[in-house]
Amino acid sequence: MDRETRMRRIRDTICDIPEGSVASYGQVAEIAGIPRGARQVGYTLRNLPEGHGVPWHRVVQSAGTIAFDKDSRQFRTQRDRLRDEGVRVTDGRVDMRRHRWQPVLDELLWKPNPAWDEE
DNA sequence: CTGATGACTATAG
DNA sequence: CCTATAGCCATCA
Repeated sequence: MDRETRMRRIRDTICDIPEGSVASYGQVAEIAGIPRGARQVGYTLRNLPEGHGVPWHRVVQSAGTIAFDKDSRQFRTQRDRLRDEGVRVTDGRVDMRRHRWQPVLDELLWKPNPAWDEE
Protein backbone atom coordinates (compact mmCIF):
# COMPACT_ATOMS: atom_id res chain seq x y z
CA MET A 1 0.00 0.00 0.00
CA ASP A 2 1.39 3.38 -0.94
CA ARG A 3 1.67 6.46 1.19
CA GLU A 4 -1.23 8.32 -0.42
CA THR A 5 -3.66 5.45 0.02
CA ARG A 6 -2.59 5.04 3.59
CA MET A 7 -3.03 8.70 4.42
CA ARG A 8 -6.36 8.85 2.62
CA ARG A 9 -7.69 5.86 4.54
CA ILE A 10 -6.59 7.40 7.79
CA ARG A 11 -8.28 10.69 6.98
CA ASP A 12 -11.45 8.93 5.86
CA THR A 13 -11.57 6.88 9.03
CA ILE A 14 -11.23 9.95 11.19
CA CYS A 15 -14.02 11.62 9.25
CA ASP A 16 -16.24 8.71 10.27
CA ILE A 17 -15.81 9.38 13.97
CA PRO A 18 -19.16 10.82 15.03
CA GLU A 19 -19.52 14.06 16.93
CA GLY A 20 -19.26 13.50 20.66
CA SER A 21 -17.04 10.45 20.27
CA VAL A 22 -13.29 9.98 20.19
CA ALA A 23 -10.92 7.30 18.94
CA SER A 24 -7.31 6.55 19.79
CA TYR A 25 -4.52 6.80 17.22
CA GLY A 26 -4.13 3.06 17.30
CA GLN A 27 -7.84 2.49 16.89
CA VAL A 28 -7.96 4.75 13.85
CA ALA A 29 -5.03 2.91 12.34
CA GLU A 30 -6.57 -0.48 12.88
CA ILE A 31 -9.92 0.52 11.41
CA ALA A 32 -8.10 2.07 8.47
CA GLY A 33 -6.52 -1.30 7.84
CA ILE A 34 -3.09 -0.37 9.15
CA PRO A 35 -2.26 -2.50 12.21
CA ARG A 36 0.35 -0.98 14.55
CA GLY A 37 0.13 2.24 12.59
CA ALA A 38 -0.63 4.62 15.43
CA ARG A 39 2.44 6.70 14.64
CA GLN A 40 1.39 6.92 11.02
CA VAL A 41 -1.92 8.40 12.12
CA GLY A 42 0.01 11.03 14.02
CA TYR A 43 2.15 11.64 10.97
CA THR A 44 -0.88 12.01 8.74
CA LEU A 45 -2.55 14.40 11.13
CA ARG A 46 0.58 16.48 11.39
CA ASN A 47 0.58 16.85 7.63
CA LEU A 48 -3.07 17.54 6.90
CA PRO A 49 -3.51 19.64 3.78
CA GLU A 50 -4.65 23.22 4.05
CA GLY A 51 -8.38 23.62 4.42
CA HIS A 52 -9.05 20.00 5.31
CA GLY A 53 -12.30 19.15 7.05
CA VAL A 54 -10.87 16.38 9.13
CA PRO A 55 -12.12 16.34 12.73
CA TRP A 56 -8.63 15.72 14.13
CA HIS A 57 -9.72 16.81 17.59
CA ARG A 58 -11.61 13.53 17.97
CA VAL A 59 -8.35 11.58 18.07
CA VAL A 60 -6.67 11.12 21.44
CA GLN A 61 -4.13 8.76 22.97
CA SER A 62 -5.20 5.27 24.03
CA ALA A 63 -5.50 6.36 27.65
CA GLY A 64 -7.82 9.19 26.66
CA THR A 65 -5.26 11.93 27.11
CA ILE A 66 -4.75 14.71 24.62
CA ALA A 67 -1.41 14.29 22.89
CA PHE A 68 -0.31 17.92 23.07
CA ASP A 69 1.44 19.79 25.85
CA LYS A 70 -1.07 21.22 28.28
CA ASP A 71 0.21 24.73 27.68
CA SER A 72 0.09 24.55 23.91
CA ARG A 73 -2.51 26.27 21.79
CA GLN A 74 -3.32 23.01 20.07
CA PHE A 75 -4.15 21.43 23.40
CA ARG A 76 -6.63 24.16 24.21
CA THR A 77 -8.18 24.04 20.75
CA GLN A 78 -8.72 20.29 20.95
CA ARG A 79 -10.08 20.45 24.48
CA ASP A 80 -12.48 23.26 23.65
CA ARG A 81 -13.74 21.64 20.47
CA LEU A 82 -14.41 18.40 22.28
CA ARG A 83 -16.29 20.21 25.02
CA ASP A 84 -18.33 22.01 22.40
CA GLU A 85 -19.60 18.65 21.19
CA GLY A 86 -20.43 17.46 24.66
CA VAL A 87 -17.30 15.51 25.48
CA ARG A 88 -16.19 15.95 29.07
CA VAL A 89 -12.47 16.67 29.28
CA THR A 90 -11.04 16.71 32.78
CA ASP A 91 -7.39 17.55 33.28
CA GLY A 92 -6.69 16.94 29.61
CA ARG A 93 -8.26 13.53 29.63
CA VAL A 94 -11.37 12.02 28.11
CA ASP A 95 -13.23 9.16 29.77
CA MET A 96 -12.78 6.52 27.09
CA ARG A 97 -15.32 4.21 28.64
CA ARG A 98 -17.91 6.80 27.90
CA HIS A 99 -16.73 8.41 24.67
CA ARG A 100 -14.71 5.79 22.81
CA TRP A 101 -16.11 5.37 19.31
CA GLN A 102 -17.64 1.96 18.70
CA PRO A 103 -18.07 1.54 14.92
CA VAL A 104 -19.80 -1.80 15.19
CA LEU A 105 -22.37 -0.48 17.62
CA ASP A 106 -22.94 2.51 15.39
CA GLU A 107 -23.74 0.22 12.50
CA LEU A 108 -26.20 -1.74 14.57
CA LEU A 109 -27.96 1.45 15.56
CA TRP A 110 -27.87 3.30 12.28
CA LYS A 111 -27.89 0.70 9.55
CA PRO A 112 -31.15 -1.07 8.78
CA ASN A 113 -30.70 -4.65 9.88
CA PRO A 114 -32.25 -7.17 7.43
CA ALA A 115 -33.02 -9.51 10.32
CA TRP A 116 -35.39 -6.99 11.82
CA ASP A 117 -37.56 -6.88 8.73
CA GLU A 118 -38.31 -10.57 8.87
CA GLU A 119 -41.45 -10.27 10.97
C1' DC B 1 22.06 2.93 3.37
C1' DT B 2 21.86 4.62 8.33
C1' DG B 3 20.47 6.76 12.12
C1' DA B 4 17.10 10.06 14.11
C1' DT B 5 12.18 11.35 14.76
C1' DG B 6 7.62 11.36 16.54
C1' DA B 7 -0.06 14.25 17.41
C1' DC B 8 1.88 6.15 19.69
C1' DT B 9 1.36 2.15 23.04
C1' DA B 10 1.89 -1.57 26.39
C1' DT B 11 4.25 -2.88 30.39
C1' DA B 12 6.95 -2.70 34.62
C1' DG B 13 8.36 -0.53 38.84
C1' DC C 1 -0.33 8.51 38.88
C1' DC C 2 4.30 9.00 36.99
C1' DT C 3 8.67 7.77 34.77
C1' DA C 4 11.42 4.67 32.15
C1' DT C 5 11.82 1.39 28.50
C1' DA C 6 11.22 -1.15 24.72
C1' DG C 7 8.61 -2.11 20.66
C1' DC C 8 6.69 -0.05 16.61
C1' DC C 9 7.08 1.87 11.64
C1' DA C 10 6.85 5.37 7.77
C1' DT C 11 9.66 9.43 6.84
C1' DC C 12 13.48 12.30 6.59
C1' DA C 13 18.13 14.18 6.61
